Amino acid sequence: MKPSKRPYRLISRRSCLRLAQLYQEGLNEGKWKTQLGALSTLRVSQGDLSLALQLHELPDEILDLFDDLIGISSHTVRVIRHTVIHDGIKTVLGRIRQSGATNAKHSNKAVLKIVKGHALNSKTMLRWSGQDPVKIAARALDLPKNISDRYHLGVTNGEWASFSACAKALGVSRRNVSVAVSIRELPDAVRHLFYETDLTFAVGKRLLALKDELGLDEMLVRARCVESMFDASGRTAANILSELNAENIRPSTFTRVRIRKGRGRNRLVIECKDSELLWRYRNEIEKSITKVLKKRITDAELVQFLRQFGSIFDKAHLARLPSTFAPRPS
DNA sequence: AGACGTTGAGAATGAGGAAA
DNA sequence: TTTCCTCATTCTCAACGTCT
Repeated sequence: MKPSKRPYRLISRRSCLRLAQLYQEGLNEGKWKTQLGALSTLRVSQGDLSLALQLHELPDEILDLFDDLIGISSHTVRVIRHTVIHDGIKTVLGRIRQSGATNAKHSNKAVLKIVKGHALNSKTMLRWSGQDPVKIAARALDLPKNISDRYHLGVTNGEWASFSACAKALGVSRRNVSVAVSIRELPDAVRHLFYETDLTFAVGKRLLALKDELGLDEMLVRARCVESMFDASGRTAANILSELNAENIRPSTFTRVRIRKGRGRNRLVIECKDSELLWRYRNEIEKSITKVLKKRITDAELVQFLRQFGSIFDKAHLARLPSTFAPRPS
């Protein structure tokens, strides 16, 4: 450990390391022979001095986590000792290894979280995100997922141990960090209904409100019945939200849907009872119609293209084209 | 005497709800 | 989005009891 260059006044007189040093010096110089004899000089309670002297008994794997050994207080030693006694040293060391915390130095608070197993959550969330830490750190902090990943990365790296500290460091509002983490913790079945870029704060907040209102189980039941953005192109976040919200139409309104010709060659008219509802799905409907048209146009254009440039290419090569590309008999 | 555990008061800090 | 407020948690400091 490198010696501290801080002014003495910035070193808490509760510092276990400092207390242990002073106590040992006093012992060596014959100033006192017992802990009680040192209390008035060191200005600490007997309990704190006792804990301070136990600092060196903590395993190196734990001590190595601290960014600043001088900052370790009796409270910190006490919590660690209590956790080790309660959960077992094997469990605690296992948590440290699993959290991946050994690669970095951490604040007192962060170490307590790691020792108590609270930091494992961040490690898990980070693994689930499946992203390279370098990429996470480089991404713009716009989408909830990006902010959540960055938060968990910071917790794992020991950069911060709270939403507030993370928010301050990243220049993001504290509330956004907290909401982003909550959104990221929504079940996959719900999150995966949306393209990543469509799961914005606005959408995520409505999902969180829905989860509070319905409960997780009901939300999952509904999510299973909803088509995702991947299932059908053109679906909007608003469509999915309204379906999760069970703003369904009555079967009777749905029975009569007709498409007929409008005025001129360029118009089709869709008739139904609840046009407002169908209007919300215009994006999905348009995409579906475009898909149908595109298939026909692509076939025709490709055939024309092949005919036009057929002489340039080897005719045998053209003959090997799949039959689907063959012009339909007219 | 010393180690260890428990409890409690009060300050500091963090999180989340509500309103502007 | 920001600010204010409340509640919960963490931390410091102190006191006390039990056991060896």
